[in-house]
Amino acid sequence: MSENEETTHSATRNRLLQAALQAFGSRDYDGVSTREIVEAAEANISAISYHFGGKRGLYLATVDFLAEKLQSGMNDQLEQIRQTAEETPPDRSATLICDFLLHFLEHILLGEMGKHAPGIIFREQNQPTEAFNILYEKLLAPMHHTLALLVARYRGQQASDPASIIMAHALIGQTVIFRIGRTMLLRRLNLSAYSTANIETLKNQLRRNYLALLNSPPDPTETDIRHHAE
Amino acid sequence: MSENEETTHSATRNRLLQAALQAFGSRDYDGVSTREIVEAAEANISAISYHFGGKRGLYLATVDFLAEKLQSGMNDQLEQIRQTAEETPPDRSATLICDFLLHFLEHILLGEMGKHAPGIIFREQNQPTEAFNILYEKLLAPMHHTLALLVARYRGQQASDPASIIMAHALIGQTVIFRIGRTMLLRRLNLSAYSTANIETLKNQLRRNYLALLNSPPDPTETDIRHHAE
DNA sequence: TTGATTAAGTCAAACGATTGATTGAAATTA
DNA sequence: TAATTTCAATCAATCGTTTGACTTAATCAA
Repeated sequence: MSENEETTHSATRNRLLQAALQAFGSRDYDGVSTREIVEAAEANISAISYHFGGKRGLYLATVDFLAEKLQSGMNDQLEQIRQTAEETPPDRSATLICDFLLHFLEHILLGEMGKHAPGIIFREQNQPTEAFNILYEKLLAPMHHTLALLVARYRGQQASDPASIIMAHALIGQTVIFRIGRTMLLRRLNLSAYSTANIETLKNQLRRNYLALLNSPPDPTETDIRHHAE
Repeated sequence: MSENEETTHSATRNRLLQAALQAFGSRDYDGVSTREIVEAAEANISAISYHFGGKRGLYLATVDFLAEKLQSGMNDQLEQIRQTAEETPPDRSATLICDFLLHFLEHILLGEMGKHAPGIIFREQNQPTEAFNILYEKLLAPMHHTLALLVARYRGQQASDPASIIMAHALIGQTVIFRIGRTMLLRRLNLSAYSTANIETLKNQLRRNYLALLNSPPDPTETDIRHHAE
């Protein structure tokens, strides 16, 4: 009762989700075979149909599993940030934004999240399926909203102002590109992998980039993607 | 003689490449069937083995086809930029960078390139295969190098300085995130697609972002990812 | 010009292998 | 006993590839 649905189910079900997360995280839906998953999960093939109704059901459950896993670790942080932002002067929002994004960067570069999530998230962005809704509601939207809130607070705009939303998007992009474009950047730098020293350098550089963006003057012509800002 | 190899081959071969580009651009390697490709290309199944040795060969040829196609349109532009940069004072490099990136943005948002290339490029970044080398050599590296050159020139650094490379990467990331994360941003803005007005707004915002990043002070501690800058 | 020869390209048909899914019995648990 | 879960075996469908005959076009000797 203290646990949610997933954990009260059979152990086989959890092993399938773990194995599926690993598989779908590194390869595409069609590139993953059900037999490969059940082998990694030490389960029988029919377990997929039994527990999830089929391969498609397993994929959706896996995305939900991933979203739930990441959400639990991030929502507390986001909530805390929103509270802190309300209690401190607006100009401190920049620090909150930087700290959150740099923490996020570490997660996608080094953490467990960085292994599986990016592949799935990008694939769903590029060719959205039902699974994108799950990712958006549980992961992308909360993060995006909180960031836009802080941006608006710091820059004296409305959180619903598209300018704030675009800026939040730009800040996120500035961050995730070092995970998404990792292969390209590493090759440019003649590195085979990020070292901890590399990541420190990146964080320093990114912090300056964040502040440069946040402190840049808003559009004087008040261009608005949907309506005019109030 | 005036044409290169590709065009002198059979028409079937070209139709296969076109169909394969469309297919591999929107779906994953394993998600695309050879029969689907030959159907779109109005060719026989055995044509793939005949012309490319197999599905894998067709994929590699398709990536090369894509790279070649985009390279031709970009290399001239890059070369022109490098020349212009040498003839004008360093502080004008910022304008060159902005113009190039904004032109690039339009291409990936509206142009033919935006349809197929992003999916293939990201996939090869996330799970590199032999095809990544083709993309890197013909597309990513030239663009990255030129941008780093201009950045270094504008900021008074060496083009080989990792700080310049990282800044170039950040600028590219700032741009492509509006294509990669399109689905998320559009949902946040309650839009179904970018309009030309939207894109103008984006370009205005991005130009300010570029300049903010380019004008931001370099790292005072001279942190260097590989060695110390001279 | 003619007819034979050769090579290039295309075609329908079939190959074995693998795919996701299903079956009904067996095992496990309540 | 009854419900849940796991299992080996098998299903039809699709996968990438191969085969050998067929068509087309170019080449060359007569």
